[in-house]
Amino acid sequence: MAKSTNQEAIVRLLMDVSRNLTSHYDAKLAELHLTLPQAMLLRQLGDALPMNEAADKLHCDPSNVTGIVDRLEARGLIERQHLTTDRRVKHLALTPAGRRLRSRVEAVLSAAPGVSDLGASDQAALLSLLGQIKS
Amino acid sequence: MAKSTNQEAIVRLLMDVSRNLTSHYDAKLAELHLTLPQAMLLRQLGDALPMNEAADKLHCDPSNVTGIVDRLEARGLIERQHLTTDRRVKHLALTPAGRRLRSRVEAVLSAAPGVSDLGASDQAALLSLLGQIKS
DNA sequence: TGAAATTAGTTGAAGCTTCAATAATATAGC
DNA sequence: GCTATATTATTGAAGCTTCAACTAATTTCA
Repeated sequence: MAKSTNQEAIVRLLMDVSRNLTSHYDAKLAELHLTLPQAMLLRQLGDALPMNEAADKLHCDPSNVTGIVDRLEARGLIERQHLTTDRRVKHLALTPAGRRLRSRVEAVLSAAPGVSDLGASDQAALLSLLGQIKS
Repeated sequence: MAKSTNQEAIVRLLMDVSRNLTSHYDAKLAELHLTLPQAMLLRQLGDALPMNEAADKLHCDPSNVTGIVDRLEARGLIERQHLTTDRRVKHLALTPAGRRLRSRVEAVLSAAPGVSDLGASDQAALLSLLGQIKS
């Protein structure tokens, strides 16, 4: 019975930690006038990407990407490129302004408050445990 | 340099695990025609609760609770109770149907797929590591 | 070649989320 | 008592999310 209680406590902590992380990112990204999904998309755009692949990387529905792209494009950070080889697909590419902003996004997203307080061996242990759960 | 990479991997895994958990709950709760936020609210209603306290427990804005409550109330699962002692506050209380559904919700939310595959000592280690991160 | 199935992106509906503004009520302090 | 401040819940705007339905374009294969 202690086992089930432990499991619920772990789930609660996982959600807590995840929520703390995203609210940290939200706050930092708000300074760049970006939402987390917008930042996640920018991060993926090292080079141009079809919209449906972007949806895969973002783990979301393709219809969702449409709106995020609309807003980033309206701000001149990315652009839809129409392909001649397949007129259904549109590639997403950074504009110069988008490229500049992306490097600041990477700096924000590479921080890991909380996690960084753990020692190296604790981090390795956590990495292993989470890896087991995911698989 | 391996350290920073490790941290990013941990963050990615934390998000992955958290996303897997919520999508598991989403699927199970869909069978009860409930969303996760609705289920989380029902779970809190062991006994009646002011709406603003419900918002605290759900870690969300009070204005958010209004909509969730509207939908649960429309389905006859909970009701708003108007207090005479303070006419600003409304208590949320389960109806009989809500009470019946809540017990099924608890069964769903007490499961922890992935986490339950870990051995007892691994679970204890994970609990401790996550606890350190959160604090 | 041409009809059927598949794929890419979009739109609309419903719900969640936050923030800012508001109405109604309650409390504090003068 | 009365005014200024707090608090409770709600509304509206903007954005994210999913699903279902749709259009346009491509691929399959008979």
